[in-house]
Amino acid sequence: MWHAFRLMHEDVLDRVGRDIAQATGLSGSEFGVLSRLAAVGKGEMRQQTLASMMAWDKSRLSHQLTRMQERALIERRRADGKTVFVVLTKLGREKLAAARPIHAASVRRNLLSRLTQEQIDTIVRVSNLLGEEDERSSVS
Amino acid sequence: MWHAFRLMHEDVLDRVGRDIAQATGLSGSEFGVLSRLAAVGKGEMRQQTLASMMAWDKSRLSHQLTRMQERALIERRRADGKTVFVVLTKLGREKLAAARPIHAASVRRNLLSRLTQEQIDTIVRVSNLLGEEDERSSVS
DNA sequence: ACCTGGAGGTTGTCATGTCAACCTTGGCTT
DNA sequence: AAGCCAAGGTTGACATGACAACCTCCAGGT
Repeated sequence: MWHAFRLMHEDVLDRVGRDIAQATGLSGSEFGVLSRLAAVGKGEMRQQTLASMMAWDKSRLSHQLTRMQERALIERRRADGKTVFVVLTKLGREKLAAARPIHAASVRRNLLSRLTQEQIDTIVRVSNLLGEEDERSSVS
Repeated sequence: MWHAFRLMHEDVLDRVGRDIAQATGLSGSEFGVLSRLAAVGKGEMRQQTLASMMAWDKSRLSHQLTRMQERALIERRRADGKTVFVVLTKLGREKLAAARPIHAASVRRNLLSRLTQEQIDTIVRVSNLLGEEDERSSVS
């Protein structure tokens, strides 16, 4: 069961990622970042907020943002010497807009269309369930 | 929904991976390789077979095996100049044996115990479903 | 005012993954 | 027998992710 679970996950992610990349030149991670930025009104957000939304550590986010900055998808604006705001650029918005329908189609094709509504509901419920709990107990 | 789906999978994979790594020094990938090798009687298998089981490309597998070979978890035996067999070493078996209970416990803790039996069944069914189909049509 | 701690970010390094180019060799054609 | 080709693997370069060390600067106590 574990193997199957792992495989299907990687598979789906991979396919959707490829579709987006091929069609718009965005990687899956980039899409994730952009789409969360766009989700808040002004398209701007503290780095740390973003990090916790994506459950990434700050280092990973920092590297990722550096790359995205080079590609002009986002900008960084220093607020008070400590806090940094990430801002969606024009290009970022455009790319995202272009990617969204592709993404939606790909998800539908690779995931949703193969499942019953009931199965989808279950997955959503399960995802939320597992996502909520944050505390970790180690194996001990 | 997509974000939640993605998050939950990464999360679970991550946690299980960490548990194994911490307890036995094996990475998730290594565990995967070893466990599939062990699944067949003699603990030996053509590289390509292994690759397709894991849905990895040959390059990735090759690199991975090189690393595992260095750590003495597996050996490679050249059969006919082209074909290569991967063989579980003693150490590999031991590590795997040590890891299995940890793995099982971790999966239970991080996944199974938080779900109802019904949800688990659904996931299994879904995983098999998505895993089976191999052909890809691209976005076009 | 000082000084100290920890929050917020960045950077370097190493492990892992992807991609494309490249060997080798068994099997098929002719 | 000679050639060719595709299957099976390897390799090197580059992208991505994890981890730990480090820098900066606000906040709060004294």
